[in-house]
Amino acid sequence: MEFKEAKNKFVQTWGALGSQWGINKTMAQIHALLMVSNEPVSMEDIMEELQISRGNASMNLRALMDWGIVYKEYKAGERREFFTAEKDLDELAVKIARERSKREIKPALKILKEVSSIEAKESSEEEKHFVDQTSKLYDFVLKADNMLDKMTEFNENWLGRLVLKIMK
Amino acid sequence: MEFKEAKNKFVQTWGALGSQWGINKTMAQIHALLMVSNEPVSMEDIMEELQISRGNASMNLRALMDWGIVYKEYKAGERREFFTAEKDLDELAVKIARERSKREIKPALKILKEVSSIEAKESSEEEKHFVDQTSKLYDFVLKADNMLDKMTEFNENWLGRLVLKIMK
DNA sequence: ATAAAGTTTCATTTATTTTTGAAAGTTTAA
DNA sequence: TTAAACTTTCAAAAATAAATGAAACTTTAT
Repeated sequence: MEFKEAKNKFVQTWGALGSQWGINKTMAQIHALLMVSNEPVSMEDIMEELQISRGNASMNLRALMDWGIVYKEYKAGERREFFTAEKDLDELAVKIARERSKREIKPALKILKEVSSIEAKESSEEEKHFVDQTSKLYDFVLKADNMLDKMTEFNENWLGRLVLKIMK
Repeated sequence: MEFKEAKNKFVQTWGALGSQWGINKTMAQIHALLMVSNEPVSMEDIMEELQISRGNASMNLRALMDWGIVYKEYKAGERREFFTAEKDLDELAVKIARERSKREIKPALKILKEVSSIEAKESSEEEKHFVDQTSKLYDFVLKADNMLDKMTEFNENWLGRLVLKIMK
């Protein structure tokens, strides 16, 4: 396998993986492309390499920057904007975890709290079970979310350190 | 908020959360419904509650069973089949982690290994960076995947125990 | 064996998500 | 200030994913 083929395979794979985890394919592909580029890439080049439209490139780059995992760069004497990806994997994982927590887990927790707090006085077995189960779910998700927070506080190389701890 | 409303809200929320993580909405909704039901539910009832077709119900129940998080049950003297969800949350998380690892992470690792192993002899800076970055990614994903494995070996209440370890 | 009760499958339809492309908006240099 | 170079926005189109429903299939009781 030669370089170009390998690069393409990587970009496609990362894109597919993204889809399966609820991140749109192009967004994941752009990220993949930037991750393996040793220098900043222009929007033009991204469009060219991925065969996508200007609008698509623009919107997904914006989304990646909102996630905090892609940065805009300016080159001296160049009018165009260039883009780079966060390349430190620990940092990348932390940022993704933070964003998903903020956007998805936190709102879900709020709902779980609400629904698990219904007045369970006129309680059939059915209602009791509902309150019990959603409360447990709330506790579980909260615990998992807090764990993520803790991990992100670990800073440098938290994954390696965590593995050590677990292996103990 | 009364029971019926809370239940509906929970099912909707779980469904939306599923979508965001690459699990189809109905599949997540059926799972939610079964999670909070204190007794086995027939396909008929699932169709009724979620307002979905027989085919849809059948296929998503099958998928949930393939994931190992929903079980078929038979009631004495009843011709129909009934369904229940795995209700132990530790067990649920372990099963979901195992399946996603098997279906998505493992194949991705295989590709990462391939593309990071290209002959980097005629190596431009560009190629060197590609090999370096994909190798790091391989190591990272492998480590994370192994950690999941370890966690699932913890068995009972692994999340709680893990939190303790991390807090240390 | 057969028919009733129930389940699964899958080609087609429907809904959702993503992408395009052209117009509007910005920025910069002269 | 203007016009060239570049970016963003968003309504409409295209692509993708999910749902329907009717026919085929299975199981069970008689």
